[in-house]
Amino acid sequence: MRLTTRGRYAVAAMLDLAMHRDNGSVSLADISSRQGISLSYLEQLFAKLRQQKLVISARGPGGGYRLSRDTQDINVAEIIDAVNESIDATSCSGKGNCNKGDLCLTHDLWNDLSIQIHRFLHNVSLDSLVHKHDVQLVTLQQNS
Amino acid sequence: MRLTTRGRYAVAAMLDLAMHRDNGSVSLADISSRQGISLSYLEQLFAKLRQQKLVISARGPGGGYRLSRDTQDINVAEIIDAVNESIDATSCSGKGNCNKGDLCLTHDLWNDLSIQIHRFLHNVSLDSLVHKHDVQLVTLQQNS
DNA sequence: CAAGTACCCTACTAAAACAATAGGTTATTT
DNA sequence: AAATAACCTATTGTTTTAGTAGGGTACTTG
Repeated sequence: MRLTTRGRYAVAAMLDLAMHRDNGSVSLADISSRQGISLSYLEQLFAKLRQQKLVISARGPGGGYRLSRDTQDINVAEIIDAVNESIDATSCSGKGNCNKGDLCLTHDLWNDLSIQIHRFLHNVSLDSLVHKHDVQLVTLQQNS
Repeated sequence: MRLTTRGRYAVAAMLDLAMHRDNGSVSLADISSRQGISLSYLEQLFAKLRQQKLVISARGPGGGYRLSRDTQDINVAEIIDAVNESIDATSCSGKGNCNKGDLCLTHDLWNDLSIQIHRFLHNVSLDSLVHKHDVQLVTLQQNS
């Protein structure tokens, strides 16, 4: 599990998709202007999101992308995983033989931690993020 | 909150320190050979860990580093934070004015998520990782 | 059917972060 | 005095991140 700006961009883009899903398909050009991410970079990210079947594409005028599932059924962990190469981080390539057992236990510990973080993010759905957004909007309007 | 191999190295090194704390100070050379991390890279990491007062250094022969607090009182979040520049990831530099409110709400949402992850890792102490290690050691010995 | 739209794909480039190397100085112990 | 190990700075190579360029293909609509 890697956690960088790349995953943040992907989550932001998916969130944008979720918030504008009433309008049908959303074009990358729209997301690009709204979220301030370059179009081509978005294309690269969405190629992966599409491979992982998180989004469905539609070509031609009026086309774009839409979520493949309900917002409740898409979680942050799978979005981040989709856009990151999940490289094996151990120097022994998971063989468990790098330093007389001692180092490999450290590997296992990190692996455990990684699994825990993953499990945590797995429980955060797009839906819950959208709702949080709605609450903030209401608060904004109340204060203005 | 960034999550890369850099943080993993730092956690592994701190864990090494925790496991060998009976012997007094631990030299970076020892950690380097045990954990397979280059000495100079360790020096860079420990410069930051020292700045954040997570470790205490001792020079000269027999010197090295030791934890500044009990293993129960050091958590994974602060280790990772110590070695990573926590750069502001928003394009509006936190001013909250980048796209008529809409984009900034997305920022806030990611920020929330980041805080949640941070809170989660804050609850994982070095002590708990050491204990997990001990359990694995016992299991290893029982199986051999 | 022609024009425009927007996905789709590959290659390349610039910048940042990661990781390691090199070459010292300073404090401490023996 | 000599050895040890932290401390410090600069430099280098590699990988990842992010963006650019330039095309192609499928689809809709006038």
